[in-house]
Amino acid sequence: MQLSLLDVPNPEDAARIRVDELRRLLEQHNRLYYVLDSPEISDAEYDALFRELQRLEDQYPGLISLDTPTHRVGGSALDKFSSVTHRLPMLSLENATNDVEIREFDLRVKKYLGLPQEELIPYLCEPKMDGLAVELVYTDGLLSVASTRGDGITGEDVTENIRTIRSLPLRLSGGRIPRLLEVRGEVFLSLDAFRRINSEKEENGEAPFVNPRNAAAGSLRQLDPRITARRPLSVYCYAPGAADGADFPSQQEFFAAIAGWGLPVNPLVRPVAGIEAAVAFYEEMQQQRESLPYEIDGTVIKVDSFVIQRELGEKSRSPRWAVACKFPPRQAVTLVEDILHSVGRTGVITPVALLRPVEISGVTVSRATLHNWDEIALKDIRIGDTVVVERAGDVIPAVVRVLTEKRSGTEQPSLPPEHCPQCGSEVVRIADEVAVRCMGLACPPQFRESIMHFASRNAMDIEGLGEKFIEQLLSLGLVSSVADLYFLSRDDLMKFERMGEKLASNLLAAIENSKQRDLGRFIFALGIRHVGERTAKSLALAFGSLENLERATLEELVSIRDIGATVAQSIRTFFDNQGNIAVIRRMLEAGVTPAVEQKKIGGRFTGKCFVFTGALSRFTRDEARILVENEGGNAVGSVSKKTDYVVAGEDAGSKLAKARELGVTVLSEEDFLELLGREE
DNA sequence: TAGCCTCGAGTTCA
DNA sequence: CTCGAGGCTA
Repeated sequence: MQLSLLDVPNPEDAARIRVDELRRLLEQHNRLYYVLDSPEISDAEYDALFRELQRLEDQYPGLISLDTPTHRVGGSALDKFSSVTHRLPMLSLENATNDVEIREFDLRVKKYLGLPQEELIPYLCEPKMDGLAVELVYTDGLLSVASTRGDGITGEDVTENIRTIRSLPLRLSGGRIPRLLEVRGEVFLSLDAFRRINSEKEENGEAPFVNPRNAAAGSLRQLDPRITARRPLSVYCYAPGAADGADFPSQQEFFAAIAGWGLPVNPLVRPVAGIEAAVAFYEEMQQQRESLPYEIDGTVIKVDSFVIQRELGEKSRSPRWAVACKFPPRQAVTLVEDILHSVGRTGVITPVALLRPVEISGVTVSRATLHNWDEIALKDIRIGDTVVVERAGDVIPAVVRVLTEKRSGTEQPSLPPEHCPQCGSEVVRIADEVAVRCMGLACPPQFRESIMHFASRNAMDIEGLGEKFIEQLLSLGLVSSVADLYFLSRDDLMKFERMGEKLASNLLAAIENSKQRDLGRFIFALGIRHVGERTAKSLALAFGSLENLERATLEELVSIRDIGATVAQSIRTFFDNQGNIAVIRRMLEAGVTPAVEQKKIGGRFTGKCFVFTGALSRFTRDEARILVENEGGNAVGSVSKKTDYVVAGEDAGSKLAKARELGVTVLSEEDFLELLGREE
């Protein structure tokens, strides 16, 4: 830049120019080093530039900006992570575990699109990194928020930690930077980095990480970013989230665009035509697996075109346009030392194999569920058998098969018990059901589990009332039904081991607090057979109060969506039991007020039952159902005496006829909308 | 009546 | 995560 003599250069302006230049240089060399793996300057030269920038920023704090490379490591530790809601949910992928299932995915895609079987769909194949999914938000080209996947809807804000990843640009480079760009990626640790961290840990006498995935997860969840900065994490980006100011026609072009902006993309991604080439990629990666510098647990196949992706859409939890192809899980061989019988909340007795401890991909496994006795018989698992064990989905241990050639003849088959191992009651196997049940009404483990269920997070959410306390409540005989929880005194609690004033107050407060839970949670907490979280919620919605539910007839119950004869009968049986009614009464007397969810109050359709039939033009069937449910009614599939309204579209057939026959009010779509919006 | 899809229930280890 | 079972739909 040429300065005229008339310009009196203000030193801060000069510094600003140099600072901008230094930042650009540092980012550029970072990228050459970490992403392209072809450094153009020495480490010493890089350090010199870095220190010069630091010096200038110290001198002129006004020049410090969000994207400065000297601030990759934020100042101080956090107390906890705040949560971030993803603009678009981060879905998980459906799994295929072999080439047959991969081909089935391809057939499903073509069937859904109405394409002939021989069509070659353009796919994009990627290695599936074994790490953690994150979402990065770039606002006007600046990395503003980074969050973990969490439950797919809401994750944790790990921005400070993500900023320490050197291969990730804090500011996008190149042209046509969108106003908003969300990219999803996988954060991982290279095998090199993993080994280095573990040898350091061992030198310090700390326990090493089990595998690179755990090490990456542990590093990313550090509250102090200075610790994360010492763990050389990496990231590969693979999918778009929301975007404003950018539109990508295909996955392939998305990769090209983000790579152009400096975001790291796995160089092994490959566009292919047709499923056979995708299967070949999967097999190739399996071969290469051991020689890659990082862990992968499979490959991902995506329909390349975003237009076709949108056409295929999503099922509830996963898109139809992608599949995760998992490599066969790593297995181990061990001995079945014993088979135990465990009793669950509903009385179902489950056989559990006690295994000689064995390590599978870094984790020591010592138990595995055998599900039921059909499964045992099918695989012919006996006590003393040598078996192959794997971790299903790399988490839950499962016995795959018996090595019969290792049998000595002394192995003992395991039979379902005739009496409950815990309470001695008779054990029943209901016809056509696989499960074996203890029918004991006062079976201790069943009772213990039902209290655990009652207090659990998704039910009454009584914080602090865990396994240990419940054990003590029971052994001290303080509780003989869940209602007794609401009559506990401070003195009662003080009888517990390791219970101080503070803990007792907290627990009492938590119990008191739980009296306000909404009706759905309360119904769920009761533990009625076949009534889980979801069903409990729709019951609360449909009946609006405990009294209404208690009085509901089988017919009324069956008219609710997703409730059939079995579930209805189970609910009726529960409320016909005088013991159950007495327990509920006692809870209500204690001040438990299962409130109806806010939006249901004053719902116009409370307790009303709708049937939609014919071709609807103003809304889809699903939208209509939501409209009705938001007003406290339900929408069902078939017309019965319980139906209050039938909403008929074009060409309504037998349901309309039946409605007329039963004298049910028939509405047009317009009538329905009017009814919906009328009173107010 | 078969073949989805969704829900419920049980479960592992650190 | 996985299995079984219940409910709905073609």
